Amino acid sequence: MGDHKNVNQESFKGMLREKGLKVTNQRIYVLEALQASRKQHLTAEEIYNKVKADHPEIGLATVYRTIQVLRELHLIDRINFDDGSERYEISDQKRSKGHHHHHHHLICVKCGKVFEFKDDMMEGLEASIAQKTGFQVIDHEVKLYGYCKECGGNTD
Amino acid sequence: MGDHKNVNQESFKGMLREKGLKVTNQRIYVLEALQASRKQHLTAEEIYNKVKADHPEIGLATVYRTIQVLRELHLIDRINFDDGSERYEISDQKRSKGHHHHHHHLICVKCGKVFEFKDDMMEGLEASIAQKTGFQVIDHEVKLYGYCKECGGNTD
DNA sequence: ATCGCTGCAAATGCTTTGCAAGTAC
DNA sequence: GTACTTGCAAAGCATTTGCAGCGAT
Repeated sequence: MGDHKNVNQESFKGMLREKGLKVTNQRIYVLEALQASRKQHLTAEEIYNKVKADHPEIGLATVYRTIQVLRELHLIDRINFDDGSERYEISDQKRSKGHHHHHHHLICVKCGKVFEFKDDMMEGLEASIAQKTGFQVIDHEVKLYGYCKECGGNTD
Repeated sequence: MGDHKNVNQESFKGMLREKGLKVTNQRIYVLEALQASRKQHLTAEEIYNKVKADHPEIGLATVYRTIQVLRELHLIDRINFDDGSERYEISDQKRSKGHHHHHHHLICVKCGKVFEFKDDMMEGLEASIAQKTGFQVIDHEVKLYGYCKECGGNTD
């Protein structure tokens, strides 16, 4: 299977070494599990189970610690859908340094499904905020709640 | 002190009764504590401590249970600033039924202060999403991260 | 050989729940 | 009088941490 858009494993190793961290199988496995499930918003436990399928010796604590590392390297994003666990997904690759370009999440309040929506509109909002308040926005998180096409506005 | 914009206590009592819930002092106290701290994003524990100052007999569990009631009545919103606890604030009164009109939160990544920003721009985004994806948005949550005016773009 | 990393189990911290006594209606 | 509520303590659950052994460099 192609890893067309995924962060090159070699560059991941380089990032680890640059930070003085060691390249371990566990760290590779966790990144791979996340890359294999792009756009799936996995919990730590779900990542743990995916890795464990092939490498039963891994521990949940290691998954949590690896998640921290991947977040520091900006390789994954954390999202919270208020279902009791934090969830993680491979980060969108950004354009200009330091300015992330996330997608939005559309959360259906009826069926619970999560959809993604890519949009540039936030840039206008961020510019307007900078002008009005002097607050310099570098990142954002947008969650939209409503009814997906299938659940279409039914309120029952 | 004026409770100009606060939900009338009488209407709160009415809302409780309509749901078959009882009007208790504890519920009144919790709502009052939140109203007295508008725009302050209190944790359950902070609410508990505020109420306890005047009414030492209240229990933390009751605060948590009352928060659930207030959320069901849409009198408060929950926000999570990733500092380990959920936070709550008096809800913006909405315009059209069922369509909330929240403010956004600007979170300074340096000093941690949280600012509010009111904006109508989301409506355009929501319309655009409905058109493109068929997803009908009824609510949204926007968090913007960056540097506040005081911390002004310093990266150290 | 060093120092970081791992797995396990224990600990933590927020939130929820069971229960008997108390309170609103 | 009958539920619903409360306060307390205990439980629950996701996440973090201490530690001894293991592994990468």
